[in-house]
Amino acid sequence: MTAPAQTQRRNRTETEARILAAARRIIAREGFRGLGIVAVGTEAGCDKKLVTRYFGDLEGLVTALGGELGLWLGAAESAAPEGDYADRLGALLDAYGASLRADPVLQQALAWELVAPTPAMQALDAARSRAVGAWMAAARGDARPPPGVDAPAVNAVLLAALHYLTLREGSLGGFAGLALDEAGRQRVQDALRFLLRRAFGQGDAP
Amino acid sequence: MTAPAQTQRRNRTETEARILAAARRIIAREGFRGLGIVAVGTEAGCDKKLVTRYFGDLEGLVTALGGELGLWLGAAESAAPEGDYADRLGALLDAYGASLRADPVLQQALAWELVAPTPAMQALDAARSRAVGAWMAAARGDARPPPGVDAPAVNAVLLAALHYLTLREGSLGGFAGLALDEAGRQRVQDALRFLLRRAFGQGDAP
DNA sequence: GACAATAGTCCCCAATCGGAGACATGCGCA
DNA sequence: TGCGCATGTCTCCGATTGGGGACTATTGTC
Repeated sequence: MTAPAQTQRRNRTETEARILAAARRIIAREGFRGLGIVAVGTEAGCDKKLVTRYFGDLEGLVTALGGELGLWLGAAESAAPEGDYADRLGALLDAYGASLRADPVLQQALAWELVAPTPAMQALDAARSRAVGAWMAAARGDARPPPGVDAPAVNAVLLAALHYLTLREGSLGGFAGLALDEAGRQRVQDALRFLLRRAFGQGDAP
Repeated sequence: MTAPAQTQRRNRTETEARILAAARRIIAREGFRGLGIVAVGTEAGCDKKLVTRYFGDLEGLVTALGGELGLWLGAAESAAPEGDYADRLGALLDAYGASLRADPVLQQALAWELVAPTPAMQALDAARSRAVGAWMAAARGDARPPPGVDAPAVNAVLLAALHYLTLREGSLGGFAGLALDEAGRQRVQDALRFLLRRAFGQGDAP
């Protein structure tokens, strides 16, 4: 006679947390491609039925994950704003890059958004976008870019580069002939600083 | 009595071409996520057995596709190099961005590389990387960046931004609060030009 | 202490996927 | 012209997926 396969302690909130943690673990390990109802249930150590019962759908699971994923911006308590506009933006880019590089789930989300921009991923991106915008505004403080420069566009370009190079580092390990190891990352960081100072520095018009 | 379901004309090379074309069509329409043996066979109008027989595997199919995908660099016959280093790089970025935006298959490949860097995708990226490098060298001609500037790193940053923003345009339609419509793209292009001139322009040290 | 709600488990289902065996038949070459 | 190889088709298979129905039993409430 088969042992009755002892059932889990009954605690819905804890089970939901276990499921979300399992999903995050899978995403960090295999990316969103490996995220499935069955896989999450197995990883969480519970029946897959519970995944669909509590979150309805993979979309629902991702949406629920979005709330937790918003936590990463808590690490955004960067240093107090100092220096001119370029300095502050530079410090912001450094801090943002570090927190981005430290969070594989976030990286996978950024990459997956490009491949499968489902409503859930769109919402996730919108929330993050708002958070980053507020963060930038706070870090900028009262410093203003010099007139005649399209600061939003320039900032978008530099942020885009940071995103893409970080994703390349985690996947192909390099870009455009530049190996993204320790030294390469340093060169990129210096290049970003350099471009910021050239774009916004006071050496504008002597 | 069932009609004997007339069979295709027997021509292996043509069939292989049909399969590759079908794969490209699927990638352009649904991305690499929709690329499967069954889907390719159906789209090509032949039995899926032929896909595996001729290309062995999805990896093999992608590898074979890589040869065809290398064709896009044929459009790289940009204008003759004129002006200083910044001008030439600017023209190069414009041409590259235009051909990138015009090729949905290439965009999907760039996005998928970040998510699934399989050997086939790595090889595809390496080939493209070499091609772009040669292209840049040719476009640069005899112009040299001013000393003291890490030109490879700066170029990698600007290229990365161009890649990422193009991918965002095709997926989420915007980035960092910047809508990537006609006007947004123009602002990005101007920002890239602006950064190039600030980084490499002769207005270095007056 | 009885009872209802519900957390958890088990099992079945249809669909789809990649893969391969078996077979027919058209094409190229002698 | 005839023959053999290879091209194309049909069919079956095992695995996996998302989904849901049926059932058990625990928990907390009155």
